[in-house]
Amino acid sequence: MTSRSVLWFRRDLRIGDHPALNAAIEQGDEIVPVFILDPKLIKSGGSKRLAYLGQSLRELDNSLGNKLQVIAGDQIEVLHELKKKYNANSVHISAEYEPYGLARDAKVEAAGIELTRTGSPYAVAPGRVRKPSDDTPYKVYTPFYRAWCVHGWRAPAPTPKAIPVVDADSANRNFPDWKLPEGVRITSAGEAAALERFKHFQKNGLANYDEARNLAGIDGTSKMSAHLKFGEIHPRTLLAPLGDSKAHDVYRKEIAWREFYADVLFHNQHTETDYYAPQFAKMRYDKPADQFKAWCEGKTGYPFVDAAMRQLLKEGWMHNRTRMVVASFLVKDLHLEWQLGERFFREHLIDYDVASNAHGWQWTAGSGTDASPYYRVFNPIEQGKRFDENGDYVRRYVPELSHISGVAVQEPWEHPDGYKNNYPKRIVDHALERVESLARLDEIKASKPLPPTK
DNA sequence: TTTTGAGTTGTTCGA
DNA sequence: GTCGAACAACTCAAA
Repeated sequence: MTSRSVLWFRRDLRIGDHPALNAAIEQGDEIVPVFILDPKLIKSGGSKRLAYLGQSLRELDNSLGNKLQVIAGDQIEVLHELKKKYNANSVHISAEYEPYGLARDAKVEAAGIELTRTGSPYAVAPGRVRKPSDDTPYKVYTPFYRAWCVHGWRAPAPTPKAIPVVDADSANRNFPDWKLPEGVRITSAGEAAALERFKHFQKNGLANYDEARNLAGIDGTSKMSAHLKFGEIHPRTLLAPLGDSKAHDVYRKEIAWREFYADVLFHNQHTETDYYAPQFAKMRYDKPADQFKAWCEGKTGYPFVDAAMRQLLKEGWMHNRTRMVVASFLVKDLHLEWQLGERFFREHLIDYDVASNAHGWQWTAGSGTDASPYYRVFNPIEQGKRFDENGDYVRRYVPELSHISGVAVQEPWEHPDGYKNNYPKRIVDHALERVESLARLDEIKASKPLPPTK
């Protein structure tokens, strides 16, 4: 009798370097590959991200000889039915560690479906890297990075020579038809696109990555974030070709940030929505109103901020440098809570990752893992002059300013024709709001609880 | 236990 | 316009 194993795809939509797929092939004569359209995932996914996922599923389906089963419904029911229908004796997965994935997999197991975990979306699984002195997790990035490097990771897993896949009923091939909103253009999804882009980056971007990655107007980043989010490529594959040069080390460090934030969230599950540093919950914040709306629409009157927000709306992606700038603006110029921005990013980013998004926001808000002794307040004008020094980024996304050449585009208020196309006036005065933000920080410092007495 | 060194991404001021 | 120092002095990691 043919033995079969189910491979439940989630955030691992690839066939290369896929230990769980290899384990499923090893255990069964045939595999039953399935992606379950979880109503909660669909509800929380923004339209750009869902459109990307739809394409990614079709690419994966191609790699599996058009036999991927795509089924809408409750995971427990779907898996029970598949196991019964195909007489499958195992369900294979890549492990997950964030709040939703952990709870979902626990629920499935509690319902009597045993899950075989092989591999994870990380080079080093969350929880593995700990301080040797007391076995507790790291709270500062750099020591984590050193220990993470010492821990090390496996070489990429071999791509299977052949994947024996069971035939799927057409009734179980419900590929959704998620449409992109009008005027939005997103990058290509899928494993082949991921590998191709990484090859392009290795050839054209990696050697200058340490400098180029910060410049918003050029294609200086690897653009692997969406591919990593859906597991179209594994971080091991990105780490494998890296050497010891400065640029290579900086790229390795970016991959390690993703792993650090996954580790921090794994150990502090509540920080998806709550303050990592609890005293920041006591800070005075303003209520979202017109200024928040202006931020969302890219109409703050600060060109570098507005360009970034419009890039997000148009492409479902934002340059890393400007993610920090717009986050700092929301929290420190508009005095709004980071969760508002976090939710907006969640809605619009294709590459949305719960750990990186929540902790990226908390880092900028000051409530996260930033180890700096200062309270950083980004100056949106200076950041624009430094990281978009010829103004290309601003002009690309803010057509009202396209008539201003060079770096002058960062300060339309200094230009005689700065507002001729109705570019909005600045909604706040950065210098004043910086002082206000520091004053609010002082308030929570003063209210810090006294250390316990003996 | 105590001490020492160090920390992604910054800004502003004044020479 | 450029560059180095000051900012304000915290918290974590490791010796």
